[in-house]
Amino acid sequence: MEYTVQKLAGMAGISSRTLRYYDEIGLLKPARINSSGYRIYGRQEVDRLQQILFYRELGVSLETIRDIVTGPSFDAVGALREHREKLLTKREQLDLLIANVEKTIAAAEGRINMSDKEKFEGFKQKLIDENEAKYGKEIREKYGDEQVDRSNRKLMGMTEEQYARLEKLGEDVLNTLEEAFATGDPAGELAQKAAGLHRQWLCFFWENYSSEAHAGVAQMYVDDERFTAYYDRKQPGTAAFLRDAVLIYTGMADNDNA
Amino acid sequence: MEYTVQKLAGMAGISSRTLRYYDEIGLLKPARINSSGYRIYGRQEVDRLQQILFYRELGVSLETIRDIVTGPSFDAVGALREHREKLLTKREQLDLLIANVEKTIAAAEGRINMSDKEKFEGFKQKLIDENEAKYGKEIREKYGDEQVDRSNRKLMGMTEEQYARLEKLGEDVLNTLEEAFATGDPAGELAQKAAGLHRQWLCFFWENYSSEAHAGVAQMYVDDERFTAYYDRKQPGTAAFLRDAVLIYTGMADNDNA
DNA sequence: TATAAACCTTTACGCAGCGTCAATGTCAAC
DNA sequence: GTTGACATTGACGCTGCGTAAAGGTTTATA
Repeated sequence: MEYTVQKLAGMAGISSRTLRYYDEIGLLKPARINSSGYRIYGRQEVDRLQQILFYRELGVSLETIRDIVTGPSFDAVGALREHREKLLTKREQLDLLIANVEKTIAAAEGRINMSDKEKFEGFKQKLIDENEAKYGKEIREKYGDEQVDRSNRKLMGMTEEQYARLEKLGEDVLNTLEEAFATGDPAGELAQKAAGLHRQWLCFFWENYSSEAHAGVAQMYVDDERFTAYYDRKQPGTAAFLRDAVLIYTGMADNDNA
Repeated sequence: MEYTVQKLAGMAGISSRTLRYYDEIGLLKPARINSSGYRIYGRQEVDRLQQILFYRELGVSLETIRDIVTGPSFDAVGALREHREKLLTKREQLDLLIANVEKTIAAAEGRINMSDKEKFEGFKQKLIDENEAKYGKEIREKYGDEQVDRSNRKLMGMTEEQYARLEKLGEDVLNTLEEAFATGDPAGELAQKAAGLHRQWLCFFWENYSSEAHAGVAQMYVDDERFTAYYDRKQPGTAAFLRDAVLIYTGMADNDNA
């Protein structure tokens, strides 16, 4: 009924180092220490180790386990419920990761020859990548993960031709915007044309367009300095100008046509 | 076009410490170091950081990322596929954890009075726990997760009376087996009785019995030293004897009745 | 121009949960 | 008495940085 470290470790399927560590952190102390300094464990310790290992199996941290097993009145179920929430969150994140990895693999697998096609895929991926790295969190917070993922999927599913059109459209938006900015009138013809092109550009990412969302994005271009920096590259104020144009375009400006 | 640590960090949404760390481990070295010893990053480094952060988002280890981004000919897709496998394994484990935690919570919630009932639930849980801790991986590999989970669920759903019967049956198996072992004849009446009892015992865990599975388990008792140790406690060779008896019982012995 | 504020640098400990030496002591067996 | 299997404490290592500490540089302001 008395066990040395190695015997107990063998029984429990753990290492003696683990037992010493548990002793060190005060999670499981031996019943006594014999004259030679050996750790001697008894029945109670075996039982307790069972408990510890059980919670450990559940992924509970050793500190929490200590709270559970040392305090008999400790709310073990509450701790477990909390732990469950953590695990669920973890799983969600993991699912996202897996989806992203698979998306990346799928994108990369689609290449046949390693030249243009690869570069093209690389570009698409890079675009997504950059978006994710730069704006990922904020956009996901604002528009939800599903939206963003759908958007990325749609992008990845594009053909080279579609992608070329997307790029051209992006340039058109910038060019038209530049011209329009010179006029100074967000309600003018050029500005509205820019807003329209911007709408088309967005539709490459969105599955269904809504003027509210469009206006929201335009506002974000002003609110988020990184977007602002992008649109203001050539002329400071361009982002705000685009927002104003879009607000009018979508009929959501509060000064005139409601 | 040139950035100090803090500027680059700000752009990328990471800390300057992270950049210094990446420099330290050779993952991302600055383009140059100015006369004051400041790290100066250029366009290439920005691009590379984008890549690095992209893979980091996917949960790839920094070491693997280094292999990917430093070696242009490195099999990034292969690495990703490997990574995906790891993630999937992780998710499986996580699912298991969650299931177990939920099971535990459910079991604990069912308790009204903290005495016998609790102890009883504890015993059941302990049984599952021990099984999982000792044989979990191997059994899950051999029989699949669903099987095991179903088995555990069935166990958790048992009433106290059923549980008592299960325990008694387990003892009966061991006792009968001991007597039978003394006869030395696995085809004998006692041995076949033990095999039958063992079948009944198994049916406490399985939803549908098959002789093939029964024979498989018996074989496992011999193959897996931990099971062997359990059955051979009193008499070495008992596990093998039980297997022979079961093979005959299930009609799967290759010497006589096919 | 002096000084403060805001940068930058290197060095190094800390985190979780042990694995893995290293150096040394103890016990049972031959 | 020696070997070998056990035990002990102590300390470093792993990942990916966070977080001081102790100091030098650049920039802004009084």
